[in-house]
Formats: sequence, C-alpha cells, structure tokens
Amino acid sequence: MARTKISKVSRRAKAKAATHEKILATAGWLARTEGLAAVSVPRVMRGAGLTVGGFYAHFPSKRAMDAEVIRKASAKSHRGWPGAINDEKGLDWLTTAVKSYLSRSHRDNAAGGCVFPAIVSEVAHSGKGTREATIEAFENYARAIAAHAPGARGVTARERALATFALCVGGIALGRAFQGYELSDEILSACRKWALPESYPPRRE
Amino acid sequence: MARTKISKVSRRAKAKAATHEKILATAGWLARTEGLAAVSVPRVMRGAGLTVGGFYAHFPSKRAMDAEVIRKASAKSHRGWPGAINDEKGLDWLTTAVKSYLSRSHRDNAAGGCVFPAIVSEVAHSGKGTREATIEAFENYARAIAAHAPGARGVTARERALATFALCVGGIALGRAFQGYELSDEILSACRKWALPESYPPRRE
DNA sequence: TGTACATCAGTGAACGCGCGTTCACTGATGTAC
DNA sequence: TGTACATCAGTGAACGCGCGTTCACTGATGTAC
Repeated sequence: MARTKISKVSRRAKAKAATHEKILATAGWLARTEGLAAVSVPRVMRGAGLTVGGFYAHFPSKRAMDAEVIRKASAKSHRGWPGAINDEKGLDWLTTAVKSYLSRSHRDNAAGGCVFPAIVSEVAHSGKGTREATIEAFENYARAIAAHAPGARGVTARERALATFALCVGGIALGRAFQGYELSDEILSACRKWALPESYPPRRE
Repeated sequence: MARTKISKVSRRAKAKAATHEKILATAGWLARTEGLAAVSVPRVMRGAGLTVGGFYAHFPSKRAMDAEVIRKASAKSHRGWPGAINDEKGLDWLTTAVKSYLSRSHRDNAAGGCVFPAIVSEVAHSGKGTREATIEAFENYARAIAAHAPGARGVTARERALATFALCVGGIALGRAFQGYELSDEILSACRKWALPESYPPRRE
C-alpha cells in the first residue's frame, strides 16, 4: 500500500524529472553553442517542446537555471575526457587530453564539447550562483588534470593543471573566434606545443 | 578664400569627428568592462551624452560600430604595452609584458586593460566584420610578442607568441570570472609561470 | 474497486522593459551672391 | 559685409521584437474513503 503510493508519486515525479533533464539538456546545448546570453527562457522552453510559463515549475529564476546548467554541462564534459575512457596515466593521459581538447574537431564541435570556451568572458558579469557553479566546474577539470600532469620546471602539478586548462580554454575560444581563417589552426597548434613541452624537446638553433 | 571654406568645413567635420571619438570611447569602455553584449546603441549614446537617433549619423548599423570599436580599443591597448613605453628587448620585454598582462591589477582594472578577455567567447557568434577586426587586433598583439619572444624548446617565436597570448587571454578571462576567490590569484600565478619557463628553471624533485 | 476531491506540471496571454532601427524635425554651420 | 538658402549633426517619439516574470487556467495524476 505504502509501496503503491510511493510508486505513483514517483511516476509523476519521474515525468517531471525527465522534463527537467530535457530543459537542462536544451539549455546546455544553447550555452555550449552560443554562450550564456543565448540561454533565454523562451528559447530553452521551445527547444524542450514546452511553453514559457512552465519554466517556473522547474526553476525559481533564469539565474538559477544558469547555475544548474553549468554544473550539469561541465559534469558531463569533464567525465568524457580521455582519461575516463581509456587507461592512460600521467604524461600519456595529459598528452591525449590536451591534444583532444585543442583539436580542430573540438573547435568545430562546440555542441559536443566543453562549455568553458563558450562562456569564459560572460561569467565575470554573472550572478554569484553562476560564478560559484563555474568555480566548481573549473575545479573538477583542474583536479582531473593535476591527477595526471607531471610537474615541470619548478611548477607543481596543480600549477601546471591551472595553466594548462587556461591555455586550453583560451586556445579554443580564440580558435572558434577565428574559425575559417588560417590563424585559427595556427593558434591550436601553437597551444598544443606550448602545453606539452615534453613532446617538443629543446633543439639548439 | 578656399582656405576659409576648408577651415569652415573642418570646423563642422572636426566637431563630428570629436563626437565620433566620444561614442567610440564609450563603446570601448563598455566592451572592456562588460563585453560586446553590453555595447547597445542606447547605452553608448547615453554614455556619450547624446540621444539614440544620432547614432546613425555615425554608423550604418550596430554591427559596424562593433567592428570599429574592436579596432580602436585594441589599437590603443597593444600600443600601451610595456615594450612601447620602456626600452626592454627580447626576453626582458616578454617577461615584463606577461607579468603586467597577467597581473592582479590588469585583472581588476578591465576598463583600462585589454579588450580580448572581455570578448573572447562572444566573437565566435558575431558578424564577419567584427570577427575580421578581431583577427587584425589579435595579429597586432601577436606581432608585438613575436618581435621579442625568444623561441624555446622547438617552438618558433611566432608559435610562442600565439600560445602566450592565448594563455594571457584565457588566464585573465578566468581570473576575472573567479575574481574575489582564491582560485583567481592561483590561476594568474600559474599562468605567469607557465608562460615564462626561463624564470622558473627546472629543479629536481 | 469506484467515486469525489486535491494536487500540481504545464498552458498561453499579458505585463513592462531594453533592444536596433526609422523618421519627421530643428537649428547651428556653411555656401552663394 | 549682409542676406537668403542649403546642409546635415543631432533630437526624440515611434515601430516591432525578444526578454524575464506573473497569473488565471486546465487536465492528468494522486489521495481519501
């Protein structure tokens, strides 16, 4: 009896949760492809096959969705990073990770990629909740990198992780800004080299 | 007589040019402090002490202003870089440049700084004119760096310049996103180290 | 199981606002004679 | 130099649009008996 009650409640709750996911997925897609500014309530709801008014059954405000979207979007992305799907470790992992992040295919496929390059410059002018969600997301990436990155040249693994991710985000954001121009490829390639000195050992000139 | 004519024409033209500069200065300030999305016609005109309608005596469209604003804003900034105001050369210049770019004071003073961190993620979704103006601006920075940056570890001066600027832009954009949190300082410091390996020589661990 | 009532996810119209752009206008500056 | 006309930088109201949020509503799901 109690069990039946629960299962019935769950049925409704599950439907709502599914809708919630659909909304967040649409919002995440918009954020990755066009940035936070494009994540408007009407566009998100239309994208999820719903009407505007229903939005407030799921979020207290647009700002609240922004924060949740970043949490969700980045949780998914950083789990999809190379280390999670193969068994490389240390420098091998880092090399694969950086090469895949700073690849032409990641640049050209914003929808399936990392949310950071699409939103870096917008976060500074966002609400506290959004900024804190972004910090959390950033730390996830940073920890993932620091777990594998070897320190180098008097730089700790953590420092290297922070710099590497900044280089990755900056490189892809710029690469996308210049998509279709030669400069774009040039930037990606230069960033890969600078992020992975071990692969480009010193030669005397 | 002809001289009088010209001088009279100039008086009106000069007044217009001065207004034009005031509009661009306001627009540049908005772009640096709040990003391209904040550069709206009403805000720009109000900031310049004018009314909306007059805008179209100066620009054919909002898009046209975006492009001009980037050209203007970046021309000013990259000329203000350390190399332009002291006589350092080579690695010394690069060290000063990177340390000043990735400084807390640059992070905290967006209004007086480089426009790139404020707009990186927006340019990808802007019109062709805006993107091409951004490329031009980027190349100015890249050339300035490449002229001084020593190559290193199998990386050319140009490659190093591209990667260094990407690291600078990414570092400041992230630093500003996390302004007020410890992580922000940490990122700036890590980026400075990674951009300037010569200052942080290898030590055995 | 069957019926009468409560809940609440989602609808769709409405609100006030800022946007980009247009347009008839005004009045100071410039030109022609 | 003085006057009559032309130009055009800048005004301010208006347009249609998308935004975030509200609200009375509907109808399927869940609850009580």
